[in-house]
Amino acid sequence: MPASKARSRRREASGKRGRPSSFDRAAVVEAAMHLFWERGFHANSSGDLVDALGIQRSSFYNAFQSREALFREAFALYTSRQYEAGLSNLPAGTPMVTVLVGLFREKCRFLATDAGVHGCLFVNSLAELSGSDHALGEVMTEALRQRVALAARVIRGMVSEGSLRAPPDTGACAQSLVAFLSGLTLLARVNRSERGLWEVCRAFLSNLGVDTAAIAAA
Amino acid sequence: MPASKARSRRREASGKRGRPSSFDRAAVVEAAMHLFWERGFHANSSGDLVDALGIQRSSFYNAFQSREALFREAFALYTSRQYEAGLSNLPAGTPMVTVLVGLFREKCRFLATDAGVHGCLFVNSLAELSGSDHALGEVMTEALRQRVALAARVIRGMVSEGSLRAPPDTGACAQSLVAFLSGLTLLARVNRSERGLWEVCRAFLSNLGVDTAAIAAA
DNA sequence: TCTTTTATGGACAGTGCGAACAGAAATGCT
DNA sequence: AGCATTTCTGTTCGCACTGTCCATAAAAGA
Repeated sequence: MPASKARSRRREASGKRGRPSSFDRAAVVEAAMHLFWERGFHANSSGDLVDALGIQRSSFYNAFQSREALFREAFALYTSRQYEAGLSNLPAGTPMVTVLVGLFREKCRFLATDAGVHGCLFVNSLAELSGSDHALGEVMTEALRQRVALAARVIRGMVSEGSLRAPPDTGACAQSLVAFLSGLTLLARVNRSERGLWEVCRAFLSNLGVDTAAIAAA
Repeated sequence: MPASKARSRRREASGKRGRPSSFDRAAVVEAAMHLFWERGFHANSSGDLVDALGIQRSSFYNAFQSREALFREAFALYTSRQYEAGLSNLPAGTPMVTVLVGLFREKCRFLATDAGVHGCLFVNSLAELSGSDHALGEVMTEALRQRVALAARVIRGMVSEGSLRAPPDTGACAQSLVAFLSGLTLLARVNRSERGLWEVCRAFLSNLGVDTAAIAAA
């Protein structure tokens, strides 16, 4: 086969120039995300990462400039996988109560899975990093601000659709919602069942004034 | 003065046998508590501690067996200083509503002080350590269980004194209270004023069904 | 084939960690 | 007073981790 001879010694043409990576970058970020999730940022040394990810030390520093940069990527991946990330493009006309109750439901499911012993990467990292690492701490507090803003949007949506009586202070209400959800991920360390967590959420939601029928429908 | 001559070359008799410490142990634990509080457990290496505490490396390992043991002491000190610690011996007849609202008030004050940028040592450590350190993680989850138990006692007390209508599920209600308070310490990173935090608490408390007058009285 | 580009493997100096040990400083016994 | 005992201190050591550098390998392009 003279036509294929020229390429027979080469791998698939990737379009990229130099020596190809021996690992899948996305898979490494995914694995790193789980490591940070389970044990936190400071508890994962560069050596731990290099060992667990199965790549060489130099490749690590070549592919990601630093442990901090890898953490940023891993956190971005985590954020993109969160239920909240899907809220921007949900089917038009979805009632906000359904969205909110679905969010709580999903959190309970999420926290009760095996991985859930470790809670939520966002909450863990916010607690760990806002004191010890200025740059990453800022990333986490910014993410927290976005959550508060999102909660406020959801609450306003519920009020405008008539599924929630207007609270005296929407901002405070949104913040109490975020505080509760953040605390729930910590509570999951001693309340390990989806059902048990859901009872806690139900207590909060019914206090909030969410329609009992909407809660039961979840 | 021949009577005192025998002791004239000696320091104050301390009753303790060997060479006296060159530092104040309690002060060191206090300082360590603040370090752990501000930057977390893993971010404070033994070197950091030794430098900041102004003692020698060997003295550190002599006085406290390990960084972990020092953390346990520091955490115990922190716990003893918490508002919750005083609840066991408060004046008989104090209404539980007052206790609860006072707790929320105090938390807001506490979180809005300068030191409060770092939130709560307990919540931070729970998030950081339950994944990375098995022994200390157990300490933190146990502390969390105690908080839930305490919250349940307060709620039962309020119900029995008539200041709260009985919730459908006392345990779930207590857990939602703990979750909210835990989350509040994280929220304090973006809501930096005592007044702002109090608004959030007020939203939660009035949803809970606590008497508006009792809230306003705080 | 030769050059260019990118990833890899290994080595290196610098730093931190916790333990081990000898010496110092106190008490109590005789 | 002198000596034994106890406890803290200063130093040193081996080991692990950190981030960087460099020679080499493996690809694409000319």
